[in-house]
Amino acid sequence: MMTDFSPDESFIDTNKLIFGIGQVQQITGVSGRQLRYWEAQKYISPLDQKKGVSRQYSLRTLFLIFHINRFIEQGFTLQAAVDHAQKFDAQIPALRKFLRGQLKGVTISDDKTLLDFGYLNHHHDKHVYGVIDQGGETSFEIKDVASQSH
DNA sequence: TTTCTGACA
DNA sequence: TGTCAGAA
Repeated sequence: MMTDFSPDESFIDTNKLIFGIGQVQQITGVSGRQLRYWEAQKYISPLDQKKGVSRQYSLRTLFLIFHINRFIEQGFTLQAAVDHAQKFDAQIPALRKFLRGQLKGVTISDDKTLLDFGYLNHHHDKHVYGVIDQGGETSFEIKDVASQSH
């Protein structure tokens, strides 16, 4: 067993990952024409740039664009696709916040991976783990904390 | 070469 | 939405 991940480590500042419109087209498959149109319709907004200069998009906007396109391909209208994509986008901060606050570490062993979610409650007598087995199946596991003292 | 804006046989 | 023009 070896803990190869520490939630305290610093990661790449994703806000510094910016993409030109050409890159966004390659990655998302959305045409420049569409990107400019969506922007005109206020559905997306590039990083505040000066007029006439090449547009730059944040990673977050890149994801938003990707998802809007994904929903459109599933048959949704642009407006509906945007609504769904924004709803999805709005969930990301909560997911990150929860994991950042609750995930204590990841332990990888031969047979399975354990996500340490810390104590179940303030009693600190039970520990919660997220489990990923060999087949990729996920589940939770609550283990009693061994209280060998006293 | 890439991107920008405007326009539409 | 695609595509072409003319400019930066």
